[in-house]
Amino acid sequence: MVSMLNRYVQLLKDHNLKITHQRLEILHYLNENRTHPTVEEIYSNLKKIDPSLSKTTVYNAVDTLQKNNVIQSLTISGSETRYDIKSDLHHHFLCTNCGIILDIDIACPNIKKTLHGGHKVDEVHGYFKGICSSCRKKERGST
Amino acid sequence: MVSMLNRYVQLLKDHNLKITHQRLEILHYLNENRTHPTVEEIYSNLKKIDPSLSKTTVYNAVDTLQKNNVIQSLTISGSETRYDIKSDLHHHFLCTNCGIILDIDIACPNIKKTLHGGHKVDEVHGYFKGICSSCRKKERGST
DNA sequence: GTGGCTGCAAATCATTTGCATATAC
DNA sequence: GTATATGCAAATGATTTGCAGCCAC
Repeated sequence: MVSMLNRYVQLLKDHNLKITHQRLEILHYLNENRTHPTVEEIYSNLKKIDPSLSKTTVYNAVDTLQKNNVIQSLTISGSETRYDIKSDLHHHFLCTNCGIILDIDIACPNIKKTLHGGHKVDEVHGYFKGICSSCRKKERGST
Repeated sequence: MVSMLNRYVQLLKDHNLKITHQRLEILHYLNENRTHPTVEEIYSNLKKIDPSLSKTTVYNAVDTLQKNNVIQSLTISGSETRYDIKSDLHHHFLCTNCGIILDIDIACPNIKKTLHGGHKVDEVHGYFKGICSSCRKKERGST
């Protein structure tokens, strides 16, 4: 637990960011909850253990963390931005039945840093949508 | 022009959708403007030629058209949903400098209809973000 | 004729902004 | 001590909802 805390402190220091309780809480929450939560979810859960937390602070913090590549954002489900502590390249799958978002590790050898046409690529987001294996099993069972 | 109109009429008939002026106007607009417009853009432009058009109708129409796979939606730029008449597989590139969204044709041989883990894939969205060639040229010129 | 579609106004939801206070360094 | 972060309330912007009238079939 303390070692975890030290990891987050180091992570912030590495990016020249100030160490605040709120940022540490958010990093800890994202690390423990790999469910790609929204700001609302992060806020309402952390509010329980830190009643003075403001939603604005959550917005500010995730924005800063994202700009510094400590966390990444997802817009797979449209209406809300979601956050993910993993910053290395991976993709996401949204189950259109139950709404779960899963990490997908697929490499695409055709993706280059410079696309045909000379466009320089900084970020790649792969969003897959369909029915997750768990929902498929349930469908089979009930029909 | 008339043949175009017939194409849209047929497209709607194929999906058992009622033929309304508004839907035809929106399909025509999306076909002529491959800029991945927002609802606001579609609305404000069509309002010029059809002053009685309502923004709610644009929301309703794009929603219906999308659910019937006549058009597709994009959430690459975060805050707003954008629409694209092309429904065949292609991906998108967002220039984080000028905001333009370009169509990208890249195939990834590793993408399967069923992912590792048994998740069934219905849609694949590839979003690339970076600097487009046009902006890169300008950067070089000015520095 | 009737069920789905349109258009308007009001409501909702995610996010942003302005600003005073608090805190990290 | 100072620049930056936090927290509150109000504002904004995209989208949804409720409902009456209209139109395609």
